[in-house]
Amino acid sequence: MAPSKVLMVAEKPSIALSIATVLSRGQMSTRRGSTDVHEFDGQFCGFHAHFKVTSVIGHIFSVDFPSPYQDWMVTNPVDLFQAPIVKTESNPKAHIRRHLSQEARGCAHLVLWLDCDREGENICFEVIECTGFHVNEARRRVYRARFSSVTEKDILKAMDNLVDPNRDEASAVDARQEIDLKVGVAFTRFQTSYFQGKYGNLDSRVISYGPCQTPTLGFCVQRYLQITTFKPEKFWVVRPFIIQSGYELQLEWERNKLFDLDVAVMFQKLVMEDGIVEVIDISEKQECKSRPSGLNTVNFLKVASSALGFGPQMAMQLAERLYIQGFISYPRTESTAYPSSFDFKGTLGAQVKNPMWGNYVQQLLDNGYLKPRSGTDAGDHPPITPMRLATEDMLGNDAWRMYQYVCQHFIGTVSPDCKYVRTKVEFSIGGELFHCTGQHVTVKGFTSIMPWLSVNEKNLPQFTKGEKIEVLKVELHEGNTSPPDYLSESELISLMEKNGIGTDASISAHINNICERNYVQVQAGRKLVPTALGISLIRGYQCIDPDLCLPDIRSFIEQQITLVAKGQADCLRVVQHVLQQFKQKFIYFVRKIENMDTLFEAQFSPLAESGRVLSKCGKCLRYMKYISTQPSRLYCSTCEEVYDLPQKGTIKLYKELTCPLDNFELLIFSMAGPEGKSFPFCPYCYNSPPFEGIDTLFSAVKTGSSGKAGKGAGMPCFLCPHPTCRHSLIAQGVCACPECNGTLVLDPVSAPKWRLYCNMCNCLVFLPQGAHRISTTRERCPECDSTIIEVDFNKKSTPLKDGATLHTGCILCDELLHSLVEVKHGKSFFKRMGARGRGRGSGRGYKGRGRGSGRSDDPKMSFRDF
DNA sequence: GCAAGGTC
Repeated sequence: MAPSKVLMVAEKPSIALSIATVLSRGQMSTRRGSTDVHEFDGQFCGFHAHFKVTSVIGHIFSVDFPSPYQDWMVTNPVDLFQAPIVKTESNPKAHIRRHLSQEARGCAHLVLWLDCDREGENICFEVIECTGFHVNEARRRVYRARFSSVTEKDILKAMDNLVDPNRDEASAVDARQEIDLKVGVAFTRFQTSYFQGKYGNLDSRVISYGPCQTPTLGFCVQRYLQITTFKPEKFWVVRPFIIQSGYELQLEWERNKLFDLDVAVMFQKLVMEDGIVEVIDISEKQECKSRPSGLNTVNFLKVASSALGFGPQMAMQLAERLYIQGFISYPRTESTAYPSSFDFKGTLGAQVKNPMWGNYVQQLLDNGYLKPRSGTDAGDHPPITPMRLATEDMLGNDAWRMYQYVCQHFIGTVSPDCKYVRTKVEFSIGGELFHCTGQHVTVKGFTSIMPWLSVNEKNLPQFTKGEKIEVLKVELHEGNTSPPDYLSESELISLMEKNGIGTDASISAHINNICERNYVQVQAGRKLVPTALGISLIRGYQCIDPDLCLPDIRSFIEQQITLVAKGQADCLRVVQHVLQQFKQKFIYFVRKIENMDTLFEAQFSPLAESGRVLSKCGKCLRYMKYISTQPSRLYCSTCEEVYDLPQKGTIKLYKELTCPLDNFELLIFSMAGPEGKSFPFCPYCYNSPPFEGIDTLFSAVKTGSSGKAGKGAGMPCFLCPHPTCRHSLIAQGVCACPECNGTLVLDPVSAPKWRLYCNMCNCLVFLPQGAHRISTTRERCPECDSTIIEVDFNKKSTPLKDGATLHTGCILCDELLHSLVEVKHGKSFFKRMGARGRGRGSGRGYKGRGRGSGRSDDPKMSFRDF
């Protein structure tokens, strides 16, 4: 009998790999696909079976409105509360649905290895849908593996204890998705349309609302209001001084401070008149400062912001990179407790060669390290720990500092606690009580690896009980109470965690959101200062319906969907009930919007005076206004600059890309009429052509005689040269200039015509036209060492089909100009043709050169002859 | 153009 086939699906490729490695004891074969598939034979429920382990990449689907509801103009936001919703593939290009459906064919069993939280349970059902399995089918069964860590022990235990997936928990997530979508989009569309239609200088394209982002902003504004409404009060402190063993010592008052001057003066007089200090008690206490527990995401983000100066977004990006490169463990975790099976010895052992803390680690290994303090085990991933040794050279400064902290924190968790003795000496002067304290560290413990947490040594001179000392002087210190500082990012993260706003994976996104929308600005010390827009919004909610910006709004939704998760309420009814409440709030909000508008009126100027905000200025990074009255222009009110625009057409923002030369946001111009041509351009370059030869293009565009849109010619990624960047189809279209080693970037103003220019020496390079895709290869030209690019003329097939042709060559020197790649069996190989050397430096003539220098071998393949 | 949640 043929072995039955078992399909196993994990939440991400790395977990699929771990599961397959454990279950096959490393004896599996791997097939590349949308996500890799690991195959092996083994036993399943007592039978011989063939296993396939693959994964999704997070959620397969996300919810949205069907297309008729996508149009802001035709849909009334209030109707969104009853609108249908559709699930679409989150990342259609990854083809996860197709992948799962194909892999499930012929499988008799499906085992779900998604993360064991609500989101994971929800993804289980997304997987079930894609595979065509059914939960209660007897013939093809669905199993759920429950595991709290991806360790051999847990994986094997989960395999022996397979359960059913939990529909209720999954439904709770469906409920949350629908509520978040409808509430967020309805409020956002209404606010945006209302205020953008009224004011011209709102510094954000979208005036968004969301049950996480709005309370997050609320925290920042609340602190701002505390500061602005703060009334300082004067206070007074009696400060006696004595000299003991040659040291001058200031004594602390038991009453701390008084707010009444007369009373304070009375005490000062009393103390001065007595003039003798009596030591009434000396006590010593052993104090212990505990070593940290394991590092979870929230604490990691707090340290990154407060100690390393990295914002949450940046910190997560760095952590993500360290994780992918294998330097640290998975950075998104709630847990501060380690699994019992955690390999502390191995993890420490990996650090003994580190020049900074290697010796310390060796001592820990020799003398015995401690088990970390018990933290909380959220059952997701272990705390963030170093996985392998790194040096600064391997990582670069920023990532290195991050890595360094992760290492020091981990070593700290297995180090002894810090112990110190606290001495308190109490004094009496004329019956008034004072004291002073000293600290002496006996065991440094973990503070020697985390020196910033050290206990300050404070020595006290010797005193004996009953001793009498003369008072040197008595000061009356006058102080003012001071307002709190603006909310720091780190404090905000704590508040969000405490109030259940966002998750370890999404907290950074929410903070980033309110910064990007210009509701707050990050200032020195990573303090969050709300802008006029942010303040007006929150104050507006506060006077119309404070619930809208309180953190309870999130906990209310959470509490409602928890009823669904526990099976105590019907999903549909909960969603209806919650949406009904929000709809009432929405209707009331719309009716009372004038209350919020009063605040906007005081801050912003009417549309008529100022035009409409369109795109960001590259100089001041504030929004510029589009003046639609003829001739239409862009105006930056901060820089007081006007930029001309192409006329007689529509101008829109182009994919929120910025020009690499000057940081101005790119725009797209479309000529009037249904067949109107369009082209993207940079408003700054359009007014100040950055290089020779570009005028011709502009004059053609300006007179309307050209301006062809290159269909399929996507714009390059101007944001980064990273090969996996998905900002556009030809994200890789960046190579090095051999003249000056600068970066060659696809010319933003010539998207229809493929050209590269160097933003350092301004040289211009022409590319073959009619290409479907242009990308860089890893090959370097042996002549001039510039990057070899690859030009794909095959419009239809990605990946390339057999027989399709690619053209590769160095665009800068003639050496490999006519290299050819043929695609066979999905793999490409190079076939060099006609390599005739001209030597390095011979490529210098390309600047501004266009036609005429092509080769005769194959005109289509010449990069210059077009 | 919009939310929040996974993950890359």
